[in-house]
Amino acid sequence: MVARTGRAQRRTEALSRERITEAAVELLDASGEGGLTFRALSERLATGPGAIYWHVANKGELLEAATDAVVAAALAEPAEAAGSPRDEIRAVALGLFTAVAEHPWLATQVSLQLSHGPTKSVPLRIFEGIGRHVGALGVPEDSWFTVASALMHYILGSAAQNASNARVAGSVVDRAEFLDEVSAAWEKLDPDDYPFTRAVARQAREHDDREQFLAGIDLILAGIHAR
Amino acid sequence: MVARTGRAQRRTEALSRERITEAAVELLDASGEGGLTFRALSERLATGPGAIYWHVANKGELLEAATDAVVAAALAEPAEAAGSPRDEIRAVALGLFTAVAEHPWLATQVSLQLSHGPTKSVPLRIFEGIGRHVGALGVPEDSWFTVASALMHYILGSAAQNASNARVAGSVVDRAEFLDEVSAAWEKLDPDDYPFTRAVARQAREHDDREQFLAGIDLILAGIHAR
DNA sequence: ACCTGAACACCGTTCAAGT
DNA sequence: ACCTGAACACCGTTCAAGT
Repeated sequence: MVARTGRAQRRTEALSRERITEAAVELLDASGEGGLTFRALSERLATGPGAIYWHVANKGELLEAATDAVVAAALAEPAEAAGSPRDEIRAVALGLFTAVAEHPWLATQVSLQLSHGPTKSVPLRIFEGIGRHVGALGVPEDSWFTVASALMHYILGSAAQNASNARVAGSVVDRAEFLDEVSAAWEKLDPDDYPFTRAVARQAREHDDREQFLAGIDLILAGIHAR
Repeated sequence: MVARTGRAQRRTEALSRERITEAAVELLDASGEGGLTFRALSERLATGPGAIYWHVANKGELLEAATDAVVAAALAEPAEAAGSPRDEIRAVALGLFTAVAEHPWLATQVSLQLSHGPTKSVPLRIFEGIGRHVGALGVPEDSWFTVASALMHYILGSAAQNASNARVAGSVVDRAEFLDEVSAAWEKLDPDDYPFTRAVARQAREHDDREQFLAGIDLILAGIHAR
């Protein structure tokens, strides 16, 4: 039973950073961060583990490349008929929100890169993607940094929290059941320790993710003009 | 050279979940997530790897317990002479911000828990800690959920981004040098791809982390009253 | 009930050898 | 220049055996 069956088919194309990254994303989507190993990856690419190291320095770089590819795709919206800055920002926000819903591993990876410094390509891409439209919003220039940061952090946090819903919610029914469970769990919390969470448990049951998400964006945008 | 020197001293206290969690936090602080292994942990506790499994189910649970302990401590402020809701929120925010600065591994762990569902204790603690004061803010009840979420996500995102600064900045001089480097890196970006980031590069150099952070909180709070 | 420590399966990474 | 695949060091986890 020596598995010569291992590699599915003879490789036709040469290996490349792009092909490797693509396969890594597929593996991550299929089974999360634990599913991405050099062995699984090399089998999928019909090669040996060592070959990958010719194109990628290590696992961290691989994860970074996979994250970067997905984020770049999410931000590369058609950008058709440019709407108002507000609409543009909502579009960017929803694009990222959707990307995390489709790739739940993304949330942790972006947070990791964020905590590795503001010169990493992923945080930069996102910051620029949002900031570009903040400039057009008519905000005084010395608020640009604050506004773009607030929007970026809110978007990434909400997306992370939503990633869990996405894991469960295949259908609308599952979705409703899931919300019921969360709501019920919240209502069972200790009244002394969690009065607030209990109080909003009903809202949690009724809320629509995207609507809720966009309401937060609007809240932040409203803050700009209030000052 | 068989290392019977391994365990530093005979254990005096019995093992417990608390002692294990405490040692885990120390290891994480000293060398990040990579530094937390069952072998290193058991050596520090003067026991064998297997012993830990009597108190903790697996590594995930260990990480969860460590995160929970640190977050709980950060939220357990003296709560002396209660200030305005606004001040209370700023205090909670700064407490979390500081905790992440002191424990850079915290950012990724909280994000991980966030993406594992809204019934995990860490997200719940934070949500409640903030929400409690949102209720006192005079906001209509149907905005509570949105406002508390927006604040929580902004806080966690900012803290994550700041974790990287913390890793570098021992002294004020290091800090200034670091900001100069970031700013310089941003100014070297492609003008076509990163016009916005380049435009705020100067602001990045001059900004004060905490001030910037609190400005974002104020922005969100301002949004509430603008509606 | 709690601890010990060897053993197992698996992982990231390296590297001499091939083409 | 690029790929192969065995080998190394290390890790999470299990479990028979002890107290």
